[in-house]
Amino acid sequence: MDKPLRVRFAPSPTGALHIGGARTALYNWLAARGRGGSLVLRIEDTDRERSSDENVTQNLDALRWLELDWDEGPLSQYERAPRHRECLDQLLEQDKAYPDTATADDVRAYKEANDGAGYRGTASAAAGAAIRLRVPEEGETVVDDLIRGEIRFENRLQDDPVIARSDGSVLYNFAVAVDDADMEINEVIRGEDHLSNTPKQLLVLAALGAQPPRYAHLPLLHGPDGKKLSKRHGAASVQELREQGYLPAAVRNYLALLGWGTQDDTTLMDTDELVERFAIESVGRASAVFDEPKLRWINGRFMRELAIDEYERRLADHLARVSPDAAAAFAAADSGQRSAACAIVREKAQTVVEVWPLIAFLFAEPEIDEAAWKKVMKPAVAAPMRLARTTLGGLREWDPDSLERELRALLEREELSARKVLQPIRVAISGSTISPGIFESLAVLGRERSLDRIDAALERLSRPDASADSDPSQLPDRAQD
RNA sequence: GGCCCCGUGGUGUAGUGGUUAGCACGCCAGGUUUUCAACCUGGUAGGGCGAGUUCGAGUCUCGUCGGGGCUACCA
Repeated sequence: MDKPLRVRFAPSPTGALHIGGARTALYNWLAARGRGGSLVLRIEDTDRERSSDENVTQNLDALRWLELDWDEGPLSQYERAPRHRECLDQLLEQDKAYPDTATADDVRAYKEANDGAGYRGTASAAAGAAIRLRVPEEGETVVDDLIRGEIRFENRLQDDPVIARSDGSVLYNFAVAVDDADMEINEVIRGEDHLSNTPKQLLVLAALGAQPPRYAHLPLLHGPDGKKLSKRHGAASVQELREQGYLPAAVRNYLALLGWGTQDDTTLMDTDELVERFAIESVGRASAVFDEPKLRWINGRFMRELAIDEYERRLADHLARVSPDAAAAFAAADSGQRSAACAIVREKAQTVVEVWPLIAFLFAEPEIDEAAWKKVMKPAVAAPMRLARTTLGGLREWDPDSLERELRALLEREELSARKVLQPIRVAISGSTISPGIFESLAVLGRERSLDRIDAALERLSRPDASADSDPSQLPDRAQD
């Protein structure tokens, strides 16, 4: 029936890719992929003051990280200036647009004097005139929105919009209309903040004699305080999401759910399912609040389902970005060690950032968390720990099952509580009260290193000043930043 | 101020005139447990308000209140 779908994502490179922008990109991408359409990437860089190549690069990187690809572009809107100029001249010739020198104050004064009616200027030959589009006096411009239905704007109240600056460069609302028409975009999916721009673009399209696309205005994203999402709310850009250890697939899943949902309440969806089920018509109308705890939960679910090699790759990538030392320590270990470590934390970490602190002790000597030591290494644990040391020292097989079997047998024999014995071992080998499962941890650490660390702990425990351990830097609380 | 959009628990949503208003996150409690998580079970909490239409309204209409967007020779 219809022509093949052509949508576009048109970020303005005046900053990093915002989460709201990322969702817009995702919805366009889902629409294109789900309906056999194509996605055009267009960079809206006509504002030369605020646009920068760095931002273009960063936006593109963000899209790539999110694994959202495009079929055409990136196209620079600025580079299409000659074409825009051509269309502008056409409208000027047809008297559908005119040069005008009115300032913002003039427009305001006009409206006040005319009962709020839209500003109408008169063609001026003066130098320094901007170009305005003539808006019809009668009738209304109707936006037929796929999400909101028909939205009507009275032409009478609409100002003749400036479509080109006095230096001849065109403005956003003009460039967008021309580009959408030229690129044969037939569905514009964008944020609701553009809703009131739409009649202006529709008017330009009409003046040009072009057929307008259909529109879908997405509800805006807000922070927990109901205000527009910003850095104050934690992560505001895709870049920050990446730095905080979120997985692209999880971000896509979460973002898809911000403003859209399935009838059967499915929450966790892989990308194929998202593509298959997404429908722009079923996007909601109310603005949504970006809720990071839920993203964390979704991310945790994706983390647990990640294949080990992928898990390893994500971790290595993250370490490379934040800590050369950690990255080196991780890379230096043999591959079996790396994947074994990933395997034992996989069920625990919710974000990539949380992984390394839990397994670093498997790759380097741990720093002893003094608070943990004081809490667990009471004099009374020395005896049971020695028994455990003996048991471990005599083990023939050093694997999780054997370790658990023998250690539990010991506990039963000596009528010791698991907590009394296992927790000190944990602190001894990891330096912390928090770690992956103790049997798995011992297994991955290896016999030699495990026993060495337990011996070292036993030794320290036996020193008279062990619990005091006159360390001058005794800040009692966590210093883990 | 003007124009426009929106309004189901703290958050995201389902529902399309008749339901005990469902699901998920969060939170609380319990369970499991070698720590932290995870996991399992249960619980908490909701249609802004007021009219109208109707036998019956979260669902339709109007008003009102509240939130948001736009209101640049920005995008």
